[in-house]
Amino acid sequence: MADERRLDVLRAIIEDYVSTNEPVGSKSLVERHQLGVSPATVRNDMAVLEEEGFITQPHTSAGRVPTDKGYRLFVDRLSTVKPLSSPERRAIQTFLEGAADLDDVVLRTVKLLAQLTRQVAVVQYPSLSRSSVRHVEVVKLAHTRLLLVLITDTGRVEQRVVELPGPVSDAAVADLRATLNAHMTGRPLADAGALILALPLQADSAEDRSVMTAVVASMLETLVERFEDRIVLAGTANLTRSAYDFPFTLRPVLEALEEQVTLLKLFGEAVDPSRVSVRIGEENPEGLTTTAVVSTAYGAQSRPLAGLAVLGPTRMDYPGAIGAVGAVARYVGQILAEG
Amino acid sequence: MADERRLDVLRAIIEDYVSTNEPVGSKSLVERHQLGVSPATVRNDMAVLEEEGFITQPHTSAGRVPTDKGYRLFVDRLSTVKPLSSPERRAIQTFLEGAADLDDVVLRTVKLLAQLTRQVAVVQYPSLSRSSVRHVEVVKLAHTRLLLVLITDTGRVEQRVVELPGPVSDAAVADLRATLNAHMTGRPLADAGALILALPLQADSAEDRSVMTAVVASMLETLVERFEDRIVLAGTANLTRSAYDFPFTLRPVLEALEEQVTLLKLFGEAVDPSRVSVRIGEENPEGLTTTAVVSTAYGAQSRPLAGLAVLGPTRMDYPGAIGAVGAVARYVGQILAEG
DNA sequence: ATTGGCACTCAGAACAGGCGAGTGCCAGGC
DNA sequence: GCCTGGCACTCGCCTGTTCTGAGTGCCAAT
Repeated sequence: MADERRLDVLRAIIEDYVSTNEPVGSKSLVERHQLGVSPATVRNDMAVLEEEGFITQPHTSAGRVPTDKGYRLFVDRLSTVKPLSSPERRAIQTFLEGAADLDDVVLRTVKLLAQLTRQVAVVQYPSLSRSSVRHVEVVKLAHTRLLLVLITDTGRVEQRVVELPGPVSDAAVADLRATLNAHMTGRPLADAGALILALPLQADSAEDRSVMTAVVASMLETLVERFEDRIVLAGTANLTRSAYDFPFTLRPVLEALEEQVTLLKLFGEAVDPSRVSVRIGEENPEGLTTTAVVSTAYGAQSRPLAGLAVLGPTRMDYPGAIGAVGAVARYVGQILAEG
Repeated sequence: MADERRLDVLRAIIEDYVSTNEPVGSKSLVERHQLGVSPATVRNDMAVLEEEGFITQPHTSAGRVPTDKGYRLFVDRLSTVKPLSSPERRAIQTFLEGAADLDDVVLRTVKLLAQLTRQVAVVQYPSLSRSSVRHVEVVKLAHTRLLLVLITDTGRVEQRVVELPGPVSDAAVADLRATLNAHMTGRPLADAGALILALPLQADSAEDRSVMTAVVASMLETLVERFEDRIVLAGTANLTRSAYDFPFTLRPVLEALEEQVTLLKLFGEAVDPSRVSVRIGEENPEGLTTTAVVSTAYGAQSRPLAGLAVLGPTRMDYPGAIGAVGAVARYVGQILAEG
């Protein structure tokens, strides 16, 4: 009973603090919310909440501020996802449907997300290793130079020029193309390396064959690991909003955002499109410990394609961000499934 | 004579201000530089320089700060390019030579530039319209779907999937491929649109032909205008260094940096690899009026490929930045010419 | 368990004084 | 005619002081 109210108090504190960015005191809390009790009672509850580590005082005789632990509890148990308004939903849909190709879809998605949440948005390209092959093309550019083009079922097209150790015949190239398509179409890219090594290639000579297989295999591997990590950002200017306590907090964040490796970690565990994951403060990797990250995966539940996230200060509108991230992920998944 | 010294004073003021970020007064100026005159004399010179608009006082009884006009004069007439140290040169060379392909070259270049200058670096991909065709490949993915791959002499590979209004025969595709390569190899991309419309295409029917030509032409145009503007950024975290007068100046800059259109304007006039252009303060497009941009083109003088720039506060080490931009542009041009 | 009352704390605003870096001007010297 | 030392003046900023008010913890009463 009283326990119940204490949680109401925490929720109220978080809501107020998120919207005002100022420590919230017992009096103003009672004024702004219908708690049905006096400030003194709230003070008692606050003392307990502080005792338990959910809120803290910046200095004696100031209001209370939520801790990371407080936000955690709020997200896990006190908040309900805030669904988008129907104009918002319509705007998303028409905006995303106007996209011309995959690059455009990703670009629009990230901008949209940044605008909806007024935070930094991060979107990962559909992972190659989780896609399958739609078509492979091999083109001979010169005696010892091949171009390999790979088209995935998610619409991603990747290519790479390979320098061969020795010349290769037209026939061998044609054979390679035919064999690759015959055996790999529809297969997941993750298996590409293994698959390609087992291919029944014909060639004029053993040398030809071994050379080509090895080159192509290593090349595919490269493709996979290299393009696994394409990531697009938007809304970095939003960082300047919520951060008055400046350079110290902004600097490492900007640095982290330029570091692809760090960004990739954001998506580490978000592999289930039906769940939105929230990481708060210290739960994040180095450099992002003052921020909160709301992330999820997009794509079919059975086959998630990649991650998508929103990043902002821990003082963040979690219900709104979770709603936006979830909705956008759904729409993108849908669009990509159609294309 | 005295005129000469007045310019020395301006140079000294700029050097001091750039390194300390504090208004510089007559006394400390004389102490730090061998001007051979007394503070009083310097004060007189300062009064004249202020009269002429090259420096200004933040408030009465403070030191002087250079104006945009002052920096302009400094860059045009008072500074000599600061060449890179030979370890720096070696580092650049080995770093850039390690690049695997074009993407890697561009990525390394932009990071390098950001690190050398400790500012924000911006690098534009080799412009498609200024490149020529090395090879064209046409692949039939489905009855009404073609993949067109374009390889330029700068190593850029671009592709696009085209949805056709009607089915097309294998023979027509083969013909298209052959004809395209026969007529376009070696030609500049800028002419692609016109050229392609004049191609002697054979086709089973007039419909086939008109459909294919139109689609491919519009597609190529799209390629050109769409990929003209690929731009890569690095070093945004450096913005937090020089900016203590925060959100107001940082905000618009971050916004401008996300706006591709604005960024492209930076390279508008920089088409001569042998000259480094400097734009200061108000000379820049909207949103960047508090910054300075040092830019140049890279590629052969006869055939510039694209632009490359460094962006920072007007209070910037111009000689250093100009040196770095020039040197990096030279090395990149070289690397790309070889590859 | 809740509440009103009360004494206490402390950050931040408002004000005052002093310091010192910097200026402009002027009269004298090379 | 240009440079210089001297001098009076300005004014931002640092420091110390005071004051105010939002907020707290505790306690006795309901």
